[in-house]
Amino acid sequence: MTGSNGRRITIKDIAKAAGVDPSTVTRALQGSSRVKPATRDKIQRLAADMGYVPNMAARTLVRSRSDLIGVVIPDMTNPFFRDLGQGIEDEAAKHDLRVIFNDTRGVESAERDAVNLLLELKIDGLIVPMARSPQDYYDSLAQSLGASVPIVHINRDEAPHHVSCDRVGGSIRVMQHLIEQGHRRIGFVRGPTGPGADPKMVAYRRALDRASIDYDPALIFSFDGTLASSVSIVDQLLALDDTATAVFAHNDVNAIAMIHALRDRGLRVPADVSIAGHDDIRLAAYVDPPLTTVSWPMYELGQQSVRYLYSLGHGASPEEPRIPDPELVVRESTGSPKAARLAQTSSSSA
Amino acid sequence: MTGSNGRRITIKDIAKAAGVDPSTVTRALQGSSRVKPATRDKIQRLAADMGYVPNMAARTLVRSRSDLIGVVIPDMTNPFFRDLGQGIEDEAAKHDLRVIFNDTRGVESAERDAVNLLLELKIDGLIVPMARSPQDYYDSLAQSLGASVPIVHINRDEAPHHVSCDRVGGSIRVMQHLIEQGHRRIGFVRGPTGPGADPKMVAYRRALDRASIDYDPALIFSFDGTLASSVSIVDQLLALDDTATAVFAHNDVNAIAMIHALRDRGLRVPADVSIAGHDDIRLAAYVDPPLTTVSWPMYELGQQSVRYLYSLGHGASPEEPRIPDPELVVRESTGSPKAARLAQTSSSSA
DNA sequence: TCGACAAATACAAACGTTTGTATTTTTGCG
DNA sequence: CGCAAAAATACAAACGTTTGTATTTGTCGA
Repeated sequence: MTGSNGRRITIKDIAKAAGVDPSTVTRALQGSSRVKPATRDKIQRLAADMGYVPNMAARTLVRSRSDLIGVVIPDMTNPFFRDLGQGIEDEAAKHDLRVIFNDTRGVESAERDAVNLLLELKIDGLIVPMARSPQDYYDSLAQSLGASVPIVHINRDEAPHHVSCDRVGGSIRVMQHLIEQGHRRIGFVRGPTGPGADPKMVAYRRALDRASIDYDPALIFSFDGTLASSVSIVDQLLALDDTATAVFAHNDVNAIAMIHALRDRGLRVPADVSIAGHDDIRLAAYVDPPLTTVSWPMYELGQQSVRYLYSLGHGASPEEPRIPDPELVVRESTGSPKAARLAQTSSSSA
Repeated sequence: MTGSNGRRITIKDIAKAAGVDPSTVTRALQGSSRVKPATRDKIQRLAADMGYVPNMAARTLVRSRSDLIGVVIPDMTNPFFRDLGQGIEDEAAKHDLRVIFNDTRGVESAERDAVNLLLELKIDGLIVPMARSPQDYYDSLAQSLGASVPIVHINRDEAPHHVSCDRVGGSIRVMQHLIEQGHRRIGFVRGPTGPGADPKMVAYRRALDRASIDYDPALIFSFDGTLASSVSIVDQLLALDDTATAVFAHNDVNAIAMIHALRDRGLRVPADVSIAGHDDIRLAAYVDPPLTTVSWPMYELGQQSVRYLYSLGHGASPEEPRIPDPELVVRESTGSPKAARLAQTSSSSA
């Protein structure tokens, strides 16, 4: 039984009901030691009974901070970002910060809209994982914002404040793994690239170099994010004269769709073609064949970005965060090309 | 080159720079016809140059609404909710509303935290798809909130305001499909159930009834959301004396993991066991075999929920929303059990 | 040139909270 | 019992916008 007419309960209502000044109510609700325990309890009970919901707008206005941090995520539905979000939330909770996520669906204009909304909400800090917009945009933002809203990027080394993991090492390990298995013709699927060099591409070429394998542009394919494009990549692949015996896919979803398309066309993985993914999504271990892939320390990246933000907001100079390395997860979607040739022989002789 | 010292630019700063009153600035920024076009342009240019970011806290405070709607989502990473979110955003944009999503990760307490945060932000309305918390909670919330923050549930018929689709029909069609193929022993995988009857379970039993097939509790399994549990379900299934020839899985992810486990144990899908999923996630068409599943009209549910919310907030009595029916999508993970027996025979004779 | 009326702008209060300071009440001690 | 110090509470200003009303400026026709 609370005040159920239009207006919402305010601190003043509670003050009136308790016969005290609004300032006392505020302090009681904050648990300040300046108010007598008995009064505090009475007020807190009253607030609960009356269904008081703090007006964050008023609070934010006067304190000029919101205890809110904003996160701009390119694609919420990408399981890849799940652990990131969890890491952010867990660490934020430790600092009494609350988190607002915004999905941009990888659209640059949506990214800016989201950033604007968050800034209008007067967030205390902004975390931007794998931004689409160019760094210039964020730079000018940071400049006009002054130091009031620190911005921490994830995996964008050129940003003034960033938390990053090794984006090349994991992919190099994938390539090395494939090369060790004996593959020489390895395809590479490029994703929709943001600004800057694609670290996977860097890794691809570096690994090839180290193994003294010639780079062949014919083996580079483009994934546009739709699963249909994965299928067409497979068709392009199979149309090649001297095709690849292994492919480093852009991510796990891309890899899964490619495996499907390959099978559809009568090829086996890894017997005929090895496929490696990236991201180590939850399903990766539960598809056929289970995916060889790379897992990134997303949870830690999330955690550290909040820590970094926090120290930035408190004038402390943040220590360089220590982020674990990406890991190569070898499962069954990759194998030796010898197996492929053997299998081919046996199947053709049958 | 904007004001790059700590304080952020306010309307007053712009007013001073333009030599006008703050109220004129507000009106100019709103594009009000009460201000002379020349002044308006000057002010708008000035605002842009100075890097003005509106203070939503102040704005919300005085207008006592935020043009923000909140959405509490059980699991952002579930692709199932992607279209929902898109539908909500698209429709919200039409009404000049902005959307804040909050992921609860299916945790009831997180759901309440999220709702609290949103209410403190003074959202103009709340959309709750597939809530975990009991309706009592939302009822008491609605009561203490008065009419100020309308709450629209998605797929919760017992809620005072809700937008729902048929949650039984699609599953019935799956079951009918399996039965038509000749299956008599059909397994069912129950998910982590919220409050109320599980509509899939209802569909399962009803379809069995209609086909005069006896209900056998031994064919009911429980999926806890982890993929590992999908594997153990398969083991339970295979341990049965008179096992199922088809299984209606809780969702596509569960189905994919089960297919993997079945193959791992030497069985083929659908030759030995048919598996049907639910949700029609993006990957469903791109795994092996492509999944027979049910797709729900998530986008429309999102759209309609915003429309409903909007009319609620404007005193209009919302018309009953028209939501399309769920669709059965037949792909290749289901087939006739005869094929299974044939395959078995041929393989045993080989 | 002077009203009258419209257009453009200025004024001022309000939103709900927080917080520094002032005031009142209580406590403890000589 | 009185007084100082401490504890508890009240007062008042401020945060940045919005918006109804008042005031100033400009325009037009007689």
